[in-house]
Amino acid sequence: MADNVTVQSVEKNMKGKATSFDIAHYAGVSQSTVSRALRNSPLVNEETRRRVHEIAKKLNYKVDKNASNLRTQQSSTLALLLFEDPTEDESQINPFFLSMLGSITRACAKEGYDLLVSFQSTSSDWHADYEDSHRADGLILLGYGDYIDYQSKLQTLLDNHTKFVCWGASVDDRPDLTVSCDNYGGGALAAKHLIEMVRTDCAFIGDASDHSPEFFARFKGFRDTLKQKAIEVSDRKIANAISTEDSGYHATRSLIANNVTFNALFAASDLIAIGAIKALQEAGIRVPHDVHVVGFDNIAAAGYVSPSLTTVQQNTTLAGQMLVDNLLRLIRGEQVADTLLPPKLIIRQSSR
Amino acid sequence: MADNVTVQSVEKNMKGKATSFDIAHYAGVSQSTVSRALRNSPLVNEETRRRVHEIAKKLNYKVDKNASNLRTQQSSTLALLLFEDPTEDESQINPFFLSMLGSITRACAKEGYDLLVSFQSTSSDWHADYEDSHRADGLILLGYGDYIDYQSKLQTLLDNHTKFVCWGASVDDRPDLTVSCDNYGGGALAAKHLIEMVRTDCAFIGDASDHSPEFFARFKGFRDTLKQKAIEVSDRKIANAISTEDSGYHATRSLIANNVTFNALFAASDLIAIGAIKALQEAGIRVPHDVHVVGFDNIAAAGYVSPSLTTVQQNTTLAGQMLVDNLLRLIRGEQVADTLLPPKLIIRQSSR
DNA sequence: CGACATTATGACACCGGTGTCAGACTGTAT
DNA sequence: ATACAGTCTGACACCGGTGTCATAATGTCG
Repeated sequence: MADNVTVQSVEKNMKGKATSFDIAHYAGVSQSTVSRALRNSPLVNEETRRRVHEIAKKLNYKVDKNASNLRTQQSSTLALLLFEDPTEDESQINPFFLSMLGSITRACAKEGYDLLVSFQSTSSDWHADYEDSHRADGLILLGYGDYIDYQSKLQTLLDNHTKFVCWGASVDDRPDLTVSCDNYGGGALAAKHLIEMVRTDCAFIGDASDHSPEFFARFKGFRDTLKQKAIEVSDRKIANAISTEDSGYHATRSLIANNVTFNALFAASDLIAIGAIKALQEAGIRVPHDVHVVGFDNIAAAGYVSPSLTTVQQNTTLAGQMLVDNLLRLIRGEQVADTLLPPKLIIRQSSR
Repeated sequence: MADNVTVQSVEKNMKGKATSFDIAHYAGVSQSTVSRALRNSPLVNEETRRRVHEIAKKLNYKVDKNASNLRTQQSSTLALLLFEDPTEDESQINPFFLSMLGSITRACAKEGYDLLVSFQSTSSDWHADYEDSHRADGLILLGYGDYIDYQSKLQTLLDNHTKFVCWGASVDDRPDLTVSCDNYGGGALAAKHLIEMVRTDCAFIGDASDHSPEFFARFKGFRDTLKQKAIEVSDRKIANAISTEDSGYHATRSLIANNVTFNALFAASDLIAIGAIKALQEAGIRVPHDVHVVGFDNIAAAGYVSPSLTTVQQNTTLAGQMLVDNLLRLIRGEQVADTLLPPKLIIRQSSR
């Protein structure tokens, strides 16, 4: 027995990590049995299993994920791909996405999955990379839609039968699975609130084209709700901005410079709103006295700015959970539908 | 030729992903050659390589990371383990760590490494899990030191020859590799600033015990610098807090309730400072008029609170880069030393 | 005692690459 | 023609697990 040479791993070489063969050797059973015992297969004898577990612990044994994944053809790993507005400052990440990242990480952990995080510039050929290479069982795509040339890549993913879910607006002609906040409803909440506050001479800063589906949906919900009260949002009072403080600041300044007047402002994101407030205050326009401001996202900073920012909250905890849940369902081949999460209005000082 | 059965993969089954055998089949070469060609080995003929690459692209081939990693015994992946103050609200993550997470992610991408992100409760037996299982080549440990029972686990990592770097205070009797902000120097910066502002009746909120090495170092730098001017920080003016807004709020309230007076306050973190400002303002104490406040970290919110918060900035971009760089050096077996990053004082309204 | 089910185990192929080694082929010097 | 170096390629073992199949050992029943 003792002169039996183990096949894959020599007896007591502590240089490398312990393998299941080492355990097999010490336990006096075959490697197959070790593998089964460690996964608590009912096929192995109670006593054998106990012994194997004990030795495994003693040797500090950990299953080699690469070997295991290779054999089983799955990885217990999800990949989170973050797409950022390319104009965003490199060192700063949109706090809303960071918040999502946090909740997704937690949701993954809860489900026993690892999470690979990766930033993607929208131009690179990220598509399919993670899943085809078996690094992840599925993908979570997170970003304010920079949808140029994005669609074709989603199509590639679909063609490759890659499992993935997207955060963001569900666009009709796209057959991907999405989880998103009810952006339209959120815009409506903002409008209703301003109507209640009798502030109906509204400006909008964001993106009122369908270039960015999410911002557009927020705008539509906002506009349509006002329209129900026969209030129009004049084109003059709409300024384009991407989701940065700077962009919101400059968009607002240009409105002011053009002598556009308004007594309420709806921003497509909190960062834009924060930039807008700064521009307003610099111009001597008081918030909320002269202009009520409502943002979107409820990032942490929204509660800290002065005046604190009324905003439409996206439930990131739930969102992260749903993204992960839906993706796992998709991976398991279960039926899944797009998910729409209800937004919630958080009223703070900027609108009262 | 055509009736030759390929060993691992059948000719045209599009159900699974393409393997190197598929490419070999189409290219009319052996699988070995394909493997070499794809990795641009100089051993393969120029023309052969070109053809292989072309077919690979056509088949949408991606190297199976599990197989590759298994063979080469490494993973091109780093793992980031986030340790949080256990009392922290589950849904919110300390913004400072989020910021670090962002910069680490970017640094990894730059070096061609994937990043696994994982939250750890300090009690679980995370140690060695990722690296022993070959999921990651190295670990980055990130957290305000919750150092109970932490040391023994670091020792386990060392015993297992796991490669890892820690963010945070380098403690003398710990042989691990750390990257940290010069917390002592940062505390000194805060003190010097307050001395300049002639606000030397200082309170400190944080942790003035060595339970949390980082907070303690900040406190020491602060205290020692004041002491050079023969100014003592009275024990009565020190309150304990962990790094949350709530904790800072309550610690400050208790100071006030005990009739402790001061005209300056140094908080061990921005979150604490923000909570402190809130408590001060509620008590009718004006910032900065009655009390100057200085925080630590320069989280995004620091610029948004009112008054905006003077703080000691930690350069998270550089920190992330250094953590990754040092870890990779460690993995490559190169010589690495602890790294201390210079802090920078950001003066804002809360102290002028 | 033979037929058969049940339980526990070992042998072995396999996942899809990588690295080593042997050898075929070409060209050039002897 | 022979020797030999240089270039390119294929065969094959290997990484460390997992799953299938065969089989030994034990129990049960007619």
